[in-house]
Amino acid sequence: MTDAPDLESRAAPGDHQALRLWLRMLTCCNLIEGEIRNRLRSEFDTTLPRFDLMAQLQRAPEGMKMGELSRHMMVTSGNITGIADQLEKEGLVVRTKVESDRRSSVLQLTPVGRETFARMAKAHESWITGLFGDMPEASRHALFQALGELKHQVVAATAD
Amino acid sequence: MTDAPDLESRAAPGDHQALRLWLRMLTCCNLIEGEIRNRLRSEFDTTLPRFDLMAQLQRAPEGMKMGELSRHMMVTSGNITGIADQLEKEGLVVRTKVESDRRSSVLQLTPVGRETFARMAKAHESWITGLFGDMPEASRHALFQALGELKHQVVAATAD
DNA sequence: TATTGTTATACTCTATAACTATA
DNA sequence: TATAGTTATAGAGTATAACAATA
Repeated sequence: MTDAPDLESRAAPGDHQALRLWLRMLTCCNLIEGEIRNRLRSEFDTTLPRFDLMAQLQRAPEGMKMGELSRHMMVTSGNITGIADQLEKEGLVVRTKVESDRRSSVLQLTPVGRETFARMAKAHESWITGLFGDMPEASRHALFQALGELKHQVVAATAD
Repeated sequence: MTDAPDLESRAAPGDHQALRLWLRMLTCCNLIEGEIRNRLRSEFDTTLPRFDLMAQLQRAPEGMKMGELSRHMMVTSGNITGIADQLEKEGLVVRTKVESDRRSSVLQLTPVGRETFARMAKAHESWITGLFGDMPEASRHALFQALGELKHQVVAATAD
């Protein structure tokens, strides 16, 4: 496994455990993310950011403002505008002006958008289950817990 | 934590554990990777793929062929050519023709490249240690083990 | 003045495909 | 024919910065 032909092979014998851990994590994430991107493309002709945006909206039946989406998806608002434009052109989302603040608009899934997202989300979940599902429950639980601690730390360490 | 303003907020109440696990893992990875990219840029004016390529070469004092680098870094050979061109222009790596197969060339770090990489790798390791280091040793170990299982599975599941 | 969202633009990263020179 | 590497190109994904409308 140490000589596996992938990014983890970047680790050198003397490297510390934290570094090996990070390389393994990065390799795992890149493999899974690439697979998800490929399948979203080939089966639904869409991209991960578009899927993510629709997933955010699905949780918010009352809709979300562009700025909220920008913060949640951690990308700049110009990019949200671009993704929203595409999805709106395809009839999957709709913009509505906010009365109380006429600079803002709220984005919502259309009925077609909801139906489309439901199909994608079902497939997406089955892909993830297929990739993670054979891990023993105890391992998945341990992973979830450890990642929770890690996320906490990283957020704290990068909050400058 | 469930309402943290990040990608993990994509998870809906009814989502299965595997999906929540994946979203948490993706969020962690993206946070860390973004931080590493920013610091490589601001402190060393370089990028993650360039750093990765140099890291591969540092492990191989005898050098590596372009095709080997392509396989290990899991990108197409055209991209390796591009990164190698940049690094060669800066005097960090050098191409050498292989006598036994004149189609091939071998890439090696130059002395300057080795020295430069050593500085970057030291900083990089301290960043990673800073981000992961406060986790209890037991959690890091659990994470490393669980990711090993996961990687195994994902490689098997995506090897079509 | 500050904020929301848009527009314009540029850069990184990656893939595909046509090409060359060997094998 | 097949392979190693190069070149050209296109597209995703992202950031920065200038801008208009509104607060």
